[in-house]
Amino acid sequence: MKKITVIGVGNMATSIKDVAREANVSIATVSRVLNNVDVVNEETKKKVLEAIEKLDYRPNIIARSLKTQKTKTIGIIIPDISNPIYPEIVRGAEDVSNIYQYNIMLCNTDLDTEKEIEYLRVLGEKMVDGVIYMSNSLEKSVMKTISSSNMPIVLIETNGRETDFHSVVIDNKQAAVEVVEYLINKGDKRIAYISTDKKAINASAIRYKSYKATLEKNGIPYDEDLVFFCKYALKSEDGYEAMNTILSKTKDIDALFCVNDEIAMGAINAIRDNGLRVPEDIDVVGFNDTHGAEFFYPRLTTIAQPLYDMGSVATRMLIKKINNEEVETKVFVLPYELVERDSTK
Amino acid sequence: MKKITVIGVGNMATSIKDVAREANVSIATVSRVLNNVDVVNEETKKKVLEAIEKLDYRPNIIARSLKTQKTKTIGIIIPDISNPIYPEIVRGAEDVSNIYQYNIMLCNTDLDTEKEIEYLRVLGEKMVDGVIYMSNSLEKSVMKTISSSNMPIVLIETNGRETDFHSVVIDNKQAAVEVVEYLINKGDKRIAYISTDKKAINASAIRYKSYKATLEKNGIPYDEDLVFFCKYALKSEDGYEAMNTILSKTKDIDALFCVNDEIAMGAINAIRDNGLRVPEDIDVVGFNDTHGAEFFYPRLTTIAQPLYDMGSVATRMLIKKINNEEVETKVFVLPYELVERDSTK
DNA sequence: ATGAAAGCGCTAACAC
DNA sequence: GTGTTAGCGCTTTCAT
Repeated sequence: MKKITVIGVGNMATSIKDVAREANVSIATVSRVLNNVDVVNEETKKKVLEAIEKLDYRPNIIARSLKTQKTKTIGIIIPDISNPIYPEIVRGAEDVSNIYQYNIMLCNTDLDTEKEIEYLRVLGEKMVDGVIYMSNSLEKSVMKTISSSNMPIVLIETNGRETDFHSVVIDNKQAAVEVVEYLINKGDKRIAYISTDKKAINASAIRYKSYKATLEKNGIPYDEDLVFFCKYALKSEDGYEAMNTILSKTKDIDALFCVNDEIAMGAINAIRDNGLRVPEDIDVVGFNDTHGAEFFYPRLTTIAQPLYDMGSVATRMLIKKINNEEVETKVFVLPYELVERDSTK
Repeated sequence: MKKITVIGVGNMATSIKDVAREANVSIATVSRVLNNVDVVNEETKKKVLEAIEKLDYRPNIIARSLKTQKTKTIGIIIPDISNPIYPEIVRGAEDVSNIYQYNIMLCNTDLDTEKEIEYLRVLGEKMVDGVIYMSNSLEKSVMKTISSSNMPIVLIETNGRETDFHSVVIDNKQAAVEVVEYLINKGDKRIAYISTDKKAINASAIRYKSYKATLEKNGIPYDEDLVFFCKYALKSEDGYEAMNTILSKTKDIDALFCVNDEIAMGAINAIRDNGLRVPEDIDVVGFNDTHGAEFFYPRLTTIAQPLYDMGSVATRMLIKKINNEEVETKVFVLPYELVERDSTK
């Protein structure tokens, strides 16, 4: 006995069925013209297109996703969009996502590992096609979650013990060498350094090591009193306090290298409040060249990271991975640039 | 004749079927414990939970969405995340989304109406449960798309001719009054103004009108030479050029009110390059209190908008709408604050 | 070239 | 309290 399907007339959005009925074809045919697959008779195609137009039909991507196992969306996990280095990265990511018809799902973690894992899980449940991940360093538990999730992923400026993942970075080691030698060439010898948490295995740690090595390479003794590790190093206040601490130990300082621009700005304020001048007494170099850096007074000398490109390149890599294309380089190294402004003499 | 379903053993992620088999129950029962509906025998529940645990099962939200017509994601349409006022708003939106188990899909439009409409459509196809929309002003074509999409929506700082939509704003009119009278109280009479496109029906236009009215109310003649409308007014360069234009017409200026902080910073640089001082010669007030405003030299006097709150309040309203709860206020007005710093004397 | 029908993974109405 | 089953809107074999 044949089953009769009663076609509902609810107030739902128009579906492929409606189009099929309107065009007097089967839903399969509608699907074919929708996806431009197989050969469809020109006449039929025209009918379908007209029906689509008439009904203002738009396919339901959720339904499609369930079938195809692809959602055309990628997740992007970052510490905090209101930290000025991320918006540019995200914008780069969104722009190329857009080119390939992807949308992005934004996730702020505040560097909380639990949140990172939870987001990874949710993104998996929502079947994103891939994820871009940024954090301080890649925790073991996070790595495990990523691996078992089977999602394509690419890391941005996020280092872990192992490097099983594709990633995009800048050469932090060389950047630090360049800054320190730039300072040394100015005649600076007592070069202070303000960094983030010492234990993390991240860009900041790499710079610190490089700072130390470059000092030694140039015959300048490393002085612990000149170095301070902030717990977070996100806000200028952290830099302010850090520099005050350093200055309370010694005022014999020629230069200061900071892990980021916010820290540099705070530190410069501390230097001023201690009656010293930038750059006359102390040269200061930041990192990132975030917004603000060129508006600060004095305008900040800093390392400019290609933030937008980091986002766009990472996304291109990710989309290749999603499409099972070969991604040549495991670690994509982008160029940085030392931007000289007024905080160094 | 009974149809025998052969259970596949592909490498797909584990599904509700796998759990059902493992726990020796029907998929309906698994669904019940998953969603905590109906009454399930404690024993059975335990079995199911164990199976879920054992298989590390996570429900496929896409499948669920297809059935429930809810995706637990909301779209957020903004001009450009790399413009410093948006990250905070987005963060506010994400934080409350998160509380209610929503994720956000971020869309940058660069104020391009076509892009806005396209995003609205895609968000519809992807069945987001609602959208937060920010733009310069609400175009008719956009309004139409929103209306016909049937998606719950709330606007942030986006005014249109009609106000059919829920929105959150600050009292731009009163803010402009406050700034202008603050300046007048300092003895300033020749008060310049740099704004965005004159034709748009937006916050900026409201401030401009209010600026003009307040001047007149206080018996100060409005002088066209003191006003400049930027095409975009996004970057400090725009402010730099705008101020140069004004200064080329007259140098008899006591104060300057700018549509945003970036413009103010650029304008201040132009003032300096014209041999004048801020605030000694010209008082300058910005708008938004974006990052950088307090780092600029001189530190900027400006109107602080509660950006984070705008995002979070809008999202709360949106989620209420999604849940068909009554949303008392159509237009939610948030408080602003005049922050006095060093760019005014 | 086109249609019928299975099925993606889930929820919910209905039956027992 | 639990199972069976229809169906969400689409893609995709398999027939014809």
